[in-house]
Amino acid sequence: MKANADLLRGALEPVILEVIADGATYGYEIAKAIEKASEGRLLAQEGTLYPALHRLQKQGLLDAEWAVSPEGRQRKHYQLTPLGRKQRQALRKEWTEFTRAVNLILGIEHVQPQLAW
Amino acid sequence: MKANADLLRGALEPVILEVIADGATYGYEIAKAIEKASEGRLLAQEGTLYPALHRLQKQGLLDAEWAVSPEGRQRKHYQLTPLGRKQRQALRKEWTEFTRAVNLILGIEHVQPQLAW
DNA sequence: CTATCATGCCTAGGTAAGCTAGGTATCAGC
DNA sequence: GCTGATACCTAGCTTACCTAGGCATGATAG
Repeated sequence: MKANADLLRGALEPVILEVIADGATYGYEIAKAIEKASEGRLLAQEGTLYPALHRLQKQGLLDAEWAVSPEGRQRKHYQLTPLGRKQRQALRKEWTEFTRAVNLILGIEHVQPQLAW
Repeated sequence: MKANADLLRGALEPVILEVIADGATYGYEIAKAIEKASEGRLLAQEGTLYPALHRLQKQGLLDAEWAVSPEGRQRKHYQLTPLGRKQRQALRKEWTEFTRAVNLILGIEHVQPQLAW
């Protein structure tokens, strides 16, 4: 998975915003959600994910709130701010356009994004 | 184009190998080829491109050779080594699989790469 | 003749971000 | 008691894009 590090840089933030929009709320769950939603192909290391969440919060894209799980564990729950929802759309668009440009060069056909939200 | 910096990181090397395979040989031409092949959407800054070419050469993916243009200018011509050709295919594959994984999360349909080479 | 622009190469330093490798703590199950 | 899963965190390493400069020549406009 190491070779994916450079690739991940452009994709991590849209991916995080997406899984949170889809219902994942706290760090550990977000990591699992990314793994599951990508069918095991994407792995956000803790040392990557937690700083990224703090970054997004600092940028005003996420709100955070501590809560206790039924088992008594501390969890920090995140949710999208209005700005975060806007940014989610913006990053989706940027991702789509960028990959289209690269696919153009690589000679790979591109698809339209599904309007699935 | 600044926002693309993180995205570019995972894509620059496959893109460079691709345009060289498609006939671009020296730095300035490679830069223009990337711009043209992406229909103006991708821009590899000189401060990004030249170090990348040196990196690829150091990795044994490119061979370089100085030559003089018809106008008398010095040009450094690059070509893929056998290893570079292998890596081109490997990076194409990696790019395709990675974007597939991200698209899975973002809910974007993916396509099969065309066998266009 | 002389600017200016395109061509053509280069790199030092700033910055950002993923990863490694650690740390801390609780709960469940054996 | 021990191990593994859960749950959070960060310091430091490393890599690589970008900014902003540098140098040089040829072509073109004025």
